[in-house]
Amino acid sequence: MTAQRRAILEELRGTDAHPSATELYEMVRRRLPRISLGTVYRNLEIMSEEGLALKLEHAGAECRFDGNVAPHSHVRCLGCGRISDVPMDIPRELVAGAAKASGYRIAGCRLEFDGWCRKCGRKRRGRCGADGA
Amino acid sequence: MTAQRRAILEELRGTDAHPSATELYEMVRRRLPRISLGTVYRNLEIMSEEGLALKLEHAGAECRFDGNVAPHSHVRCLGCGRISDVPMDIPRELVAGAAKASGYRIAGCRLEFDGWCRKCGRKRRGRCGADGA
DNA sequence: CTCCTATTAGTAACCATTATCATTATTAAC
DNA sequence: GTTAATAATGATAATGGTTACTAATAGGAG
Ligand SMILES: [Mn+2]
Ligand SMILES: [Mn+2]
Ligand SMILES: [Zn+2]
Ligand SMILES: [Zn+2]
Repeated sequence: MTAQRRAILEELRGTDAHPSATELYEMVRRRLPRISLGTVYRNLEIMSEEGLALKLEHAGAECRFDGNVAPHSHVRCLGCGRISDVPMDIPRELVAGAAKASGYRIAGCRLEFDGWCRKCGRKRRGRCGADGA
Repeated sequence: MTAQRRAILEELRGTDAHPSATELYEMVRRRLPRISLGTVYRNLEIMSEEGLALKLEHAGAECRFDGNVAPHSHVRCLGCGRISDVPMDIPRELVAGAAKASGYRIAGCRLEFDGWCRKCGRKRRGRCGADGA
């Protein structure tokens, strides 16, 4: 394992912010100023194949990465873009229902939420007062 | 409503293949050979804002569009990339659970499945015989 | 018809991600 | 430790889906 890969993994494990490749690049650059963005992408790809990291291909946005490889879902804030964990199991019968309804053999599934984080929700209520303070 | 927009919407409503912008462009081009790809993108964007079409920003792939605006989920075949409908409701208590677990006010959610369509599943079983003929 | 505004076709720009490749680091063998 | 084989790196170019720009066109109100 190279110094670059180790640094990327350590930075990834040291945050719960689900950074993008570019953000991780900036983080690692503080330690290894000569690392290149391509190296970050390459190693994130390798580590997500090896199960050391999770590649979050959340719909309609750049990829983000997660050092927490336990299965869990995510919410994205519609205000600030932050992605937070949703520690929640997807009911088995939901997957079974999808298999039955579609005729596919289901191999995996993702549950993605959009919403408003506490900070953005507060700002929003303050601004329009429309949704039951 | 321009001829271009009408043609795009009609083509979209005439298929359940969830075409990409480029695929739709090829379809519409048979009727309006001088239409441009930019026009297709622009009108799909407008129509999805107006609720006439659905923009599917499926994780890690190009956008696809859906003329069926009723809420439903999708499966993507890991073999051929086809996207099929999964007529299924997302249980309310799942959303409530996510709100509680994350602290976000949930505004929407997507359930995406990956799997093997009947055709690709058959080919796959034929090739390796590993998963219960 | 004439003016006005919206829309179009064509093309350039954008930006996240991948590919390429000469150089450099790591590993294994001696 | 030296050497040879192999793998990874940094720098940069290429890719591909999407958006932005702009001059030309279409079409509706008066
Ligand atoms: Mn996470
Ligand atoms: Mn559909
Ligand atoms: Zn927020
Ligand atoms: Zn298939």
